[in-house]
Amino acid sequence: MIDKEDIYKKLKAGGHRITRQKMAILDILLDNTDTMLSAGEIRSRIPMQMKIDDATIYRNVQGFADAGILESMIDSSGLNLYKLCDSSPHHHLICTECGRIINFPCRVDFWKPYLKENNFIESHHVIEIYGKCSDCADK
Amino acid sequence: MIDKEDIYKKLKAGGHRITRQKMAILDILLDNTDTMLSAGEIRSRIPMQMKIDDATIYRNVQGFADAGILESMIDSSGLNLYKLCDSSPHHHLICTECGRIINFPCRVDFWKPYLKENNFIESHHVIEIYGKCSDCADK
DNA sequence: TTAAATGCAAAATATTTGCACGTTG
DNA sequence: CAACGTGCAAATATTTTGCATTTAA
Repeated sequence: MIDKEDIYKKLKAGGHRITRQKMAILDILLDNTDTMLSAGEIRSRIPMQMKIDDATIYRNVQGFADAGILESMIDSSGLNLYKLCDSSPHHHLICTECGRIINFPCRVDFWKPYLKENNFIESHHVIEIYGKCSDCADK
Repeated sequence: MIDKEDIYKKLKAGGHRITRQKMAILDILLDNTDTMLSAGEIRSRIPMQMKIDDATIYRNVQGFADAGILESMIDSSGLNLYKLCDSSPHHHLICTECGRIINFPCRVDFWKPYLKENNFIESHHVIEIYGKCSDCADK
């Protein structure tokens, strides 16, 4: 789905250098495109021979977000979570058991009337539905 | 709109004792029903002759949330924010300039089809629209 | 009076920053 | 080689916790 070379291209376009550390973090994100990971979860997935400093992880996920290659959210305990961007605008069904993320398309018209009614100028929105995915509901 | 005695009643029903500290925090929340406040913002609004420990503020807002008298969210920088509950299910237009919150009614049918499609069992949802309110847009 | 609440101090957690050194382009 | 990135250590910031003392009911 998501092309590694595309990502590298976007990063270079944004003035980023491709380092061993960034490649490792990207590999982890590419392996987890349907879950959002915290900095700590990224760290724990780094091959143990390879050491990457926490500060480097934090700096890089922020850099990636600035470059527009990943989306972020904050979970209910205040942790920052990240995953690679998809191309089309969408929202998330988030499984509270296994963390799986299922996308569904964005439908902006739902709240548009309320924007007009209140003369409110939207900059962005957050729509997340929490619950159990089919796999976890079965158990 | 929101009745103080109702709140006290709910708190007592939940086994809470009414203390000087809780009353002060509730007064602040009652004065700010259209903004969400962080623990720090609550602290800064406490009359200066009255000292309330940070730990007490944190314990109380959590207790209030457990008792169902306030709703909470986490802002984009990871801070916990709180405001007294309204009665009817709704979502928020959140002004990023002044912090004002405008409610608009919940319409669940928008994402229902995607729940069915994915056999997803919803427990709760978060819908927030960010931007500028009419007052702040004028400036 | 007694269970719950508070203040204080210390701990836990997540994230950020300064700086010297290493590495990429 | 020059700019950017990294590791390390220390600093922030928010929130949580243990415990002795106070207080509401």
